[in-house]
Amino acid sequence: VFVSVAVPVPQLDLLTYAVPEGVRPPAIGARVVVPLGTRAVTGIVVDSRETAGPDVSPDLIKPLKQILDDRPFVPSDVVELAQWTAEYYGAGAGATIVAVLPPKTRGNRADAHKTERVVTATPAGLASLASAAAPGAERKRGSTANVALQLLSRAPDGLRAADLKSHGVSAGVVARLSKLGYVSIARARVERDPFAGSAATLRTSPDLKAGPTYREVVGRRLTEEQTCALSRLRELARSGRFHVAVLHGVTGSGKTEVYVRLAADVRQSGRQVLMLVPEIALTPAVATIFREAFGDRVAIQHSGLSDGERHDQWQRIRNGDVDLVIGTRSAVFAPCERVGLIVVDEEHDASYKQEETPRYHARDVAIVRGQKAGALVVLGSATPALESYANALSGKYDRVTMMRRILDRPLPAVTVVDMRGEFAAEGPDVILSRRLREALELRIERREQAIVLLNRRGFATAVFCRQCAGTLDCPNCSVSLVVHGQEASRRARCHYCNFSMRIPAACPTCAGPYLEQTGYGTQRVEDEVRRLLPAARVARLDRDAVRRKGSLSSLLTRFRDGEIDVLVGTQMMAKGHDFPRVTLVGVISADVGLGMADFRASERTFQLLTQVAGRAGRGDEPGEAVIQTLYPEHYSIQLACRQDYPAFYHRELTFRRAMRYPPFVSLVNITVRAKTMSAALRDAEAIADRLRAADESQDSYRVLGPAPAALARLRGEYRSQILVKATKSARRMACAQVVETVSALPGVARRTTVDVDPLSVL
DNA sequence: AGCACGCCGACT
DNA sequence: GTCGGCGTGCTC
Repeated sequence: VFVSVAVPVPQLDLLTYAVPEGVRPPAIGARVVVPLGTRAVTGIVVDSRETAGPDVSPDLIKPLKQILDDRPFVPSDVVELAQWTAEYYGAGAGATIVAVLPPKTRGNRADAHKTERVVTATPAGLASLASAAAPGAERKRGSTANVALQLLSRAPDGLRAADLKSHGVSAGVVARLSKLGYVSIARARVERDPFAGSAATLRTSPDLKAGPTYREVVGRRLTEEQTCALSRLRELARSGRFHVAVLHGVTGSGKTEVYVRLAADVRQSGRQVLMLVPEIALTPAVATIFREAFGDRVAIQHSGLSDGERHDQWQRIRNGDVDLVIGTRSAVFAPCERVGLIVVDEEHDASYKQEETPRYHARDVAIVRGQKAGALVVLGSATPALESYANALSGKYDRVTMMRRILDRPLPAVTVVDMRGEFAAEGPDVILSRRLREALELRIERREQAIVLLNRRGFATAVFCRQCAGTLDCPNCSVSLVVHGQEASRRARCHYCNFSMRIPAACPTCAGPYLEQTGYGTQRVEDEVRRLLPAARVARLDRDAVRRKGSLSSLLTRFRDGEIDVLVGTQMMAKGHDFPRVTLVGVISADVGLGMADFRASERTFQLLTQVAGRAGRGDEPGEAVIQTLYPEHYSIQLACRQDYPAFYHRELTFRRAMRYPPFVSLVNITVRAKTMSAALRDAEAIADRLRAADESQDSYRVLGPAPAALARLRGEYRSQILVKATKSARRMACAQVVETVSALPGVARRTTVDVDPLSVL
């Protein structure tokens, strides 16, 4: 008997092993220890059959070393789901099984977004550095390893592996040093820098008193719309068959109340509930309500848990000790065996897409899981993703709408301020318009609260030289440095590799003395609000503030308790919070993001504006929003102001159809990294040529590029890009073709990432 | 991801 | 020659 085993090695696909004579074959989903090259690893059995199959030559096959479980460790339907994920996203079984297994079995590897490897020099390492500095040891001096030790000797708290990489120290070098005992590697919860609020990473416990309690929620009578929605969803859930429903409910319409009651109903019927949220720390109210409703029959997965705690939660779920799992995207693989309902809350949120291999979208995996389990999948949002809404309109999904707020509270009144007029009247340096200033003053006077959004971190966007017109750029990445920090300690920082430097007195290029800081971010706005409203208590909520203060939850609690009057921040503030005393939302530069060439720029802007405006007027007092922009006529701004989702949907769909973008085509984005741009382009060209040749007659997909990527250099590497556009029916074939083509080019494969259904093509 | 192999420049 | 660094290929 032969078994296919998924081993936790990213690059590897399924491997075939022989079950020794007289040994009972392991169950699908069981853990087995197998030989792999010179080492032994623990893998998961995915398939079992009598013959080895033609794809592997018999003399390669080795026997299993050990069978660890006599029943499935990973439930068989989760094994199946993992295989689907690997296939769909072209990720390889190895990379995918790593995402599915609990952290302990992944070999000390927690959710990679939340922790990072921190490298510290050991005494032995420092000693070797000293001896290397002595005469006669020249050889080592310029080596990468030596550079690494030099850097580490100046960083007693250690450096992140990613930081070392940006100085040209690869993971391999670090591994070697670690083996020599010169450095130690630890996993620490350190903020990873790239990709702004999308994957907001916070380590707060979700049990703060935010939002209404369970008693309040369940004690409240549902509105007519809620009752309607609930009964429709109940009906779908009770059918015991697979359904997807888009729950389109405006901000404040009470979607959570519907989820809780629906979940309770499903639990009653003996099936389990999977509740996916974008980020638990950002939606503490939802987590609290479910915990109160389900008591100890709920498992909460959040980034504040240690590996051990996560592992315990995983075991509890696997043992069937919980009825409801609430967690972020990886919870879609929770080892439940009788799922009856999967809720994807804020389904449009970008954090459902994993931005590293396997690059899956948890909403889409959830739908497949629901299909396999015969479960109801509810996609909830005030601003559904275009793809989801299209499926709802076509009848593929059910559509359930809630267009009114609870207690018939009005949606906020929205005003647009054209900043071109404002500049003409007030000068070019104005940040807060007269309209917004007045509105803020009024809130302070009335002791109400306000939120001010600017989706851009830092103090100034760039350091600009008036003499040579150059900017201060990152030495490792093709971006300009962003100014951060308080006046005395202000530094220029790269948002991608974390490089930072003191701001020089003269231009490093032309030595000109006229360096100017241009553009502004949340830090500058915070200062400005303080200056204009001396009586107001002002705080800032963005990734930097949360990192420094160490805790998002305390900030949110203080705001909720009324200890803060004005909260300035990035899109972090826009996610599902319920702040009843907020009656004003101001948006500075609503067009941040519209300037990007990405095909989703309009959709993102519309979603962000609608969501943030929705933070206002959730209590007894009505809310208002003031949106400042340079493009007041842009449709995503106009329609967000009118909170007219259907109109936006139709408008945007027209654009997507004309430009051949999703949901009309499927995209596959291929990025190739290399030491020089010409090498990156050359390798990408090889891939593109093969792809084009493979398609010659059918015309079922188009290959665009290669071209230098929008971020042409990142962490010292050059990047080129190919975009494949496939018709819906050719998607599968095109993906397979891409995977095959890339893996046929050995050296290149390692430096290539394939992103199926990318959220962004930049 | 690891780990072995093999090439290459710098040294006794 | 020998040593260590670093790029490349392979893992059933």
